[in-house]
Parts: sequence; structure tokens; C-alpha cells
Amino acid sequence: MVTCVSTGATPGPPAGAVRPPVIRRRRLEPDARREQILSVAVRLFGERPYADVSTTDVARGAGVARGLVNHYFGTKKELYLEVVRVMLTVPGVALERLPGGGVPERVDAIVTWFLDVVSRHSTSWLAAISAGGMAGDADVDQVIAEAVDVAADSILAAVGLGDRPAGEGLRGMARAYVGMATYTAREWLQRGALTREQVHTLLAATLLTMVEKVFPRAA
Amino acid sequence: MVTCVSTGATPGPPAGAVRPPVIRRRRLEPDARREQILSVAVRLFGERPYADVSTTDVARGAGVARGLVNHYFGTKKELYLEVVRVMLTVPGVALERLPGGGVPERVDAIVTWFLDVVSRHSTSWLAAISAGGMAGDADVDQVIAEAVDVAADSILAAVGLGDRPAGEGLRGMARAYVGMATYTAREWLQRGALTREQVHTLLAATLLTMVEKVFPRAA
DNA sequence: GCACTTGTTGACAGAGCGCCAACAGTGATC
DNA sequence: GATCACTGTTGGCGCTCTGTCAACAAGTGC
Repeated sequence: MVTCVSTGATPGPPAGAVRPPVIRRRRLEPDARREQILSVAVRLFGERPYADVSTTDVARGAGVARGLVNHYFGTKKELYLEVVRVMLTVPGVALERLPGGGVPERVDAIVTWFLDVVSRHSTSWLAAISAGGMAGDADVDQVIAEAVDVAADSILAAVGLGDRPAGEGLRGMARAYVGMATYTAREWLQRGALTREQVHTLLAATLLTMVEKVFPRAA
Repeated sequence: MVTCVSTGATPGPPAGAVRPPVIRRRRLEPDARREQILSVAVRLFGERPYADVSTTDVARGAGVARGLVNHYFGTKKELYLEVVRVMLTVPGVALERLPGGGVPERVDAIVTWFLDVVSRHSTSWLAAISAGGMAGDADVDQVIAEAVDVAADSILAAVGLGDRPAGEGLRGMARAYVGMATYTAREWLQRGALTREQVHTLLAATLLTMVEKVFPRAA
């Protein structure tokens, strides 16, 4: 049996030592403090996988006691869920105006929009979509699934299938396409195996095929 | 400062208590013991994500001291790497004979083979391919990437593009297709949003498009 | 200046992991 | 069959990390 006892060693500065610059604790509005901690967490979880980022790292980055992180976010996993939501929501700015023209033109437009958004937020978006080391966890999976749902609905809307409530088969296929789009983006942005032109060709041709030949059989 | 000291409390059975059935420790051949621990780990990591499986769980499942797990596999992560390798290799039985016929027939054959293999090992394969909670870790990612590489090469070979060494662009596109295939399989096996027929249609039509219209532009 | 609110801190207790010296099966040798 | 050496196996130590909580102190109102 192992028992842990506290020794009286006060961790303060040794007597006579040069007094360190007294960092007086500052009170912030709860929203401001929460936002500050969250931004640090977004940066760290974007750089390293989940297990390699400790709550101590986040607290130190924010210049704050570790307990405060738990005070605002509960557990480390809940903090990470917030981080993933932020990372996946920022790029989620809906494409403002649906492109006009025929199906091929609209397919081309949405692929261009997707590649623009992804390349602009590549690091954080890729870290989040690959779940930064927590894929398999039910809660994290659900947050990712919701983001994929949004993207899938955007695609269905852009190709002109979003007006009527899509059936489960149609949405499942759209989600599968989003999955391929993310994989393809990783081949481009992380691995460098594909050029943007190649990615564009692949995603546009595939989506066109799905719209014309596969989706009609999902009804 | 916190110091941990050991009390003299021997964790043995209380004096006079009913003597528990003496489980005499058994010596196994290193290979046998390693295999036994690994099989338990495969089962547990297939059921729960990485963080929810402790080395204590693995050791208990194998009826063994926890230290023995470290003795055979080093760290928990190395054990997990072995588990992922097993999960991804089992389904990797190469499709024995390349199908004949034209491109559409061969595409159909390889999609059928893929769906057969995946559905047979669905739980463990899906747990591994979604990285069971460690995606983002460099080592785990590499193991998964190798498995995806194998699958991508199999596909290129099956559609008749595997004879000459494929360029990086072609292989990147094939890997992206494998990514979509895994996503689609999850929609089918985990989420139940798609039927096998729908998955088959989607994957076959998409692959055919890629072979005929996209791959030629990757040279 | 004083009291009250509440943002903030530091320590505690528990769990999990890597490591290692000691223990004990198992087969070889006399 | 007794003894010995080899090595598979165990149990515990020290460390890190996490969640919780009582106490502290920075602002604010009176």
C-alpha cells in the first residue's frame, strides 16, 4: 500500500533570494478568461495530439493555475470537445450564394469553395477532422459527425438536391463523399502527394458521377 | 511537495481467512505468452478506445501481472501498434486471383471482395482504421498509412494499372479512394445509413469514373 | 475603510504507466 | 531424486497527470 503525505516544504522562494517579479493575479470576466484559455488550447491541440497536451500545458500557456482550466471546462475531454467544435466551425462558413449554371458548373464551384476553405485553415482543420488523437471516443465522434453532416447537406444543396428533405441513403452517400474529400485534402496538404489541380479534378469528377449516376438510385 | 512512502502493510490474505484457491503461476514459452497477451489486447482495443483500455485491463484479461505486459511489449503504445497491425493485416489477405474481363467487371469484382472482407472483420477492422483513439500520433498514423498503401496498390493492380510503378499522383488518388471506401463502409456497418447494395453502387461507379476519367490525367 | 462577491490558486487524493530487483517454475545435470 | 542455473513472472516504487475542493484575494459597492 502506498500512502502519500505532504511535507512541510513550502515551494516559495528561498529566503534571501532575489525576489521574482511579483505577478499579481488578475481577475478577468468569465467570458474573457474562458476565451483566452480556449484559444491557447486550440493552438496546442492543433500542434500536438491529444495525449501529448496536458492541462498543465494549457494552463501554463494561459498564465493561469491548472485548476482554473477544470473550473471553466470541467474535464480535459470537455475542453477538447470545445476545441474541436471551434476548429470545425470556423471553416464552416456556409458558401454564401449557391452557384448558378448547370450541374457541372455547380460541382466545380463547390469543389473550389471547399479547397479554398480547407487550405486557408489547413492545420487546425486537419487536426480536428482526424480527431487529433481521440477518434473512437463517442463524444468526439459525434462532434465530428455533426460537422460532416453540415458539409454533406451543403453539398446536396449546392448540387440542387437540398430542397426536399434528403433520404437517409442520400445523406449517407453525401457523407461518404465528404469523407473522400477529407482524405484527398490530406493527401494534398499533409502528404504533398497530390497537387491542388489533381485534387480538384478528382473531387469534381467523382461528385459529378455521384450526382448523375449514383444519387438517383438512392431514392 | 509530495513524497510517497511505503507502509509495511503486506497485501496478503488476512490471517485465518479462507485460503483463496492457489493459482500457481505458470510459465509459458515467450511466443505463446506474447500471443496470448496480444489476443486479449486485440479484443479489448476492438471494444473500447485507446484511453479506455488500461494495461491493467489487458493484464487482468490475460491473468497476468501488469509488468509482464510491459516486459513483452515495452510501452502501452507499442502494444497498441502491434494490435493495429494485427487488425489491419488480417483482412489484408490479398485477393488471390485478379479478376478477368473488362474494366467494369474488374471494378465490380474488387468492390465485392472489399465488402466481403470488411464485413467479415467489421468490428476490429473499423476500430483499427479509425485508429481507435490514437489518430494524430505519428507512429500509429504510419501503420495505418502502410495498410492504406497496400490497399491502394491492390486496387491499382486490380484495375490494370499496377504493372508499371505508379506515380505519386496516381497512388495518392488511389489512397483517397481507399479513404472514401472506409468512410462508406462505416456508413454501412456502423451507422446503418446505407445498404450493401448502395455501398456497392457508390464505390463501383466512383472507381470506374476515377479509372476512366481521372487516373489518365495523373501521369 | 470595510464587507461581500467570486474569480483564482494551490494542494490533495487517486489512477495509470515504465521500470526493476526479487521470486519461482522448469528443465538440465550429477 | 536432489541441486543448480536459466529465465519467465511478479509486486511494488516513483513519476506524471487528472479532478476536486477549501482557502485566498482582486475588485466592487456601501
